[in-house]
Amino acid sequence: MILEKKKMFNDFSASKGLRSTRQRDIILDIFLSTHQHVSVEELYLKIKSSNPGIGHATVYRTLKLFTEAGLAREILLHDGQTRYEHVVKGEHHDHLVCTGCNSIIEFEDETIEKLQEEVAARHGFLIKNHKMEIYGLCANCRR
Amino acid sequence: MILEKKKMFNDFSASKGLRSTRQRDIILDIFLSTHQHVSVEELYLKIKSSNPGIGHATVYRTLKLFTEAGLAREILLHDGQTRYEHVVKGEHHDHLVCTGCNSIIEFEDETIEKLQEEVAARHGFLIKNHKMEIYGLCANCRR
DNA sequence: CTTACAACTGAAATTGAATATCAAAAGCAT
DNA sequence: ATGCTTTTGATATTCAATTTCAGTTGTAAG
Repeated sequence: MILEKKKMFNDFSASKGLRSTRQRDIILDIFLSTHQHVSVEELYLKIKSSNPGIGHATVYRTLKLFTEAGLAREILLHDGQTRYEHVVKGEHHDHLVCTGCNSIIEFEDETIEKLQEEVAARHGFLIKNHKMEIYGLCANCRR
Repeated sequence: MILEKKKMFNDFSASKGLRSTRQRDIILDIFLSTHQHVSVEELYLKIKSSNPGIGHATVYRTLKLFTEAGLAREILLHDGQTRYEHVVKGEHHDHLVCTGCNSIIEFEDETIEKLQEEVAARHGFLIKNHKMEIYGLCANCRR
């Protein structure tokens, strides 16, 4: 699966005439090794610890490339930190965000996805992607 | 409906021991007179034109209060501008966001809402609110 | 009505994420 | 190796949003 993603990025790079660089390889490796929903800062620090040379801007730029390449997705929560999650082909999940402890639970619901398609069709709308976040309290924080 | 919202805010203010000020009244009036999805900047300018004295910070602060009071809701799109939409009690709508022309189409779907409740229940999660945005191309931009 | 005090405001400063700039470095086709 | 172009990273910049703080205003009590 990791190899598959690397291939995805190589293909994307080739199709866009982008070059293969040490930095992008490292950032991709580390991104793929992180949990879901890494904030840019978090990823940057992780990268920095093993590769002090890599700059802030490069991490931002590269994450945008990953997004374009279809292997990451930007998610905006309400804390002013942009996060990136891993895109798994043919799979989409949404989020339960706990406002108590900031934990994120993922879920998938095919019926919801289908209904979204229907709504879009009704408006002549062509879906590129979507996101859904449900805010509230997780089981732990309810007590 | 406008009166109802003003009452909501008065009740909220009273319960929180907040004071009633000229600025808050004005900002509420103008907020209620705007279309859905006003960006803070847009609202600020509108306010400024009839009430030059009112400051940036006050608009931000007051919109946060409206959100707490339950009559506005923050929405984050991907353009770095926080927007506020009007909350209508007992009604929830979601958004089709056109990446071509930035227009926003609202929709409601009760079945989706129900499914969300089910998902949440399955995880022992207590829903406070949620948002769903579907990105893509509107009927116009598809041509 | 006055007083007293806490809440509120607004100008300005500050923060912090994200982007732009640009000279130096590194890929890559020839 | 050469020459051209992309990429990088330090730095500066941008811009939304928040904080600060002295002055103002609402309001409850006297």
